[in-house]
Amino acid sequence: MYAVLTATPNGARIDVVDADGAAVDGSRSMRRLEIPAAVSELERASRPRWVWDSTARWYPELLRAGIRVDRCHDLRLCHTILRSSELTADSVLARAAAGEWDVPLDDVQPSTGPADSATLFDLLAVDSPPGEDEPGTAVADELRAQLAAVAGAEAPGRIRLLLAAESAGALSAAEMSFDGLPFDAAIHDRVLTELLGSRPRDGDRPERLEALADVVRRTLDSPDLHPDSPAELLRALRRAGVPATSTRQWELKSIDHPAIPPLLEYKKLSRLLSANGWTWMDTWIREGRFHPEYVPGGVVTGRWAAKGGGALQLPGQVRGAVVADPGWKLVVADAAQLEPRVLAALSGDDAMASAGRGKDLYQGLVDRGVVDTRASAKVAMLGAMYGATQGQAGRLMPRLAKAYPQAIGMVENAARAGEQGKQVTTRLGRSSPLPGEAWLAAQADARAEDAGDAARARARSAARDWGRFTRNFIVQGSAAEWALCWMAHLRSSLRELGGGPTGPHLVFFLHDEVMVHTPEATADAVRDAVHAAAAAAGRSLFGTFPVDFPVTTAIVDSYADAK
DNA sequence: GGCGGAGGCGCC
DNA sequence: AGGGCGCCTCCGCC
Repeated sequence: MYAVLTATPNGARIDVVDADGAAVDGSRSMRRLEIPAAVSELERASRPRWVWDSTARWYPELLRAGIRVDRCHDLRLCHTILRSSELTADSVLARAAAGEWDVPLDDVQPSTGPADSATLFDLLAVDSPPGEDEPGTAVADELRAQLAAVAGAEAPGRIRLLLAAESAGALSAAEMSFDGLPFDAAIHDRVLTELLGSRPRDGDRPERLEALADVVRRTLDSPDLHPDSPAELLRALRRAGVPATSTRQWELKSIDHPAIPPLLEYKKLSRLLSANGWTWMDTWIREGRFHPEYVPGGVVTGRWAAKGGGALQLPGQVRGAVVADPGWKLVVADAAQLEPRVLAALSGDDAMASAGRGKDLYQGLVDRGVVDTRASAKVAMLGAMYGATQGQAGRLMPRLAKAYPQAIGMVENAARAGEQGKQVTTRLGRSSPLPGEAWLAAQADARAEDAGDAARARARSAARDWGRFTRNFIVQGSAAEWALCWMAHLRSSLRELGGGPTGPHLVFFLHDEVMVHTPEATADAVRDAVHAAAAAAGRSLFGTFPVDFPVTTAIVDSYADAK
């Protein structure tokens, strides 16, 4: 049963509809202040699947009112999937001209947290057009169009699962933004002070950083050097006889010169200061919680993005400040070698799947004599999925292709499709975008009769670039689907364990890693749920295909202790 | 002054 | 030596 929630000029309207999108019984309208109570009541009574234009627009306000829902259908996120999926390419929805549902929801984006004065419902009330349409029509129409697109798909079960997983992810994202990641500012301040020196007045360099800058200036004999300027720094290095062509870490690392060690140290600490220093802490940490905004579907492959505070790039140096509340624990879980396992299952490669069964997949490649060391196995596998052509990874490709022709053949096919400008599709039905105008123009130029060598080279290079993208897309995108299913299964187990702000709840998600903040008493149960959810995700995507998705779990007080 | 690309680097 | 991101500073441009 669906409960369709639509904004109206004075509040909202809820229409209850059946699985085909047909109205079941009378709808109800309410003023905006009455919305949370109405949602709560219907949720308790019948656990409907909430249908709304966007989880990011509706759910934060409900969370602030203390309401959590079980299931939803996020029309905007699902629309994006259905518009470009090869599985629904023939649907009315996919063939229609671009409309309001194709616009990303960037405006009227409420920030999380209790401090906001203007509520979402105020904004919605102002935004809602007086409308010649019946309230609710546009949202209900879109739902019907989406259900029709799914029903007419080649593999409706897959795309239906994808839409459910994407929508469940949107609920988790809003909940995690609202609940926040437990973060101890005092610990972070200690770490910063230890590494950088005590906190300076605004704009000044902390003393340790300034001291390092001085060492660099002295060693390079450039007393006025501003080390944050790449151009200035490169000139100074070359003047001192350092044969660098850029100021990148990986290039400088291999150069033997007394200025290099302090310079690398300076760059590392300078990065910490600018990305996760005191300013970052003041901006993003509130009452012991880090509240980033997760963006489900923010990456074309289906991975999440995040904005605000760089949540998905939290560096190792900072993770020690992520600590459980007293009497609580963090359950940190990581899916081991997720992408190669997904590739093995995607391609039905029994040999590769069996290499990872019951143990580390990379070690499995060594044990089977495919490569010599675990490090080589990892480089080779990543190279296969990213499209490496050179270096160690490139050299290992033939051995990998010989041992695992199905898996490697699958990524090769995806690359060929991309090079020809075709779409590729993940396990559950998310399809890659088509290349843009510039790409098509470059290919057309190269086919012209008077095409020069340069034009042909440009086109070939662009084609290969796009092929590497589509090659990676099927793996990264299918892995993202696995992770969404993992999180969705886990979320529902946590709800059964009393999940929510006072019980175990998700606080972090990073592509193949989740973190749950839980009262100590339920920590073991949470760990079991994490493992069970991983197994369930594997079955959801790949049925009975015999591939393992092992997860490593750690029950810790600090994120830094998880690895 | 604001804007946006480039250089650089953090995460997977 | 190869995919996906976000975000910081610098720097050239309007």
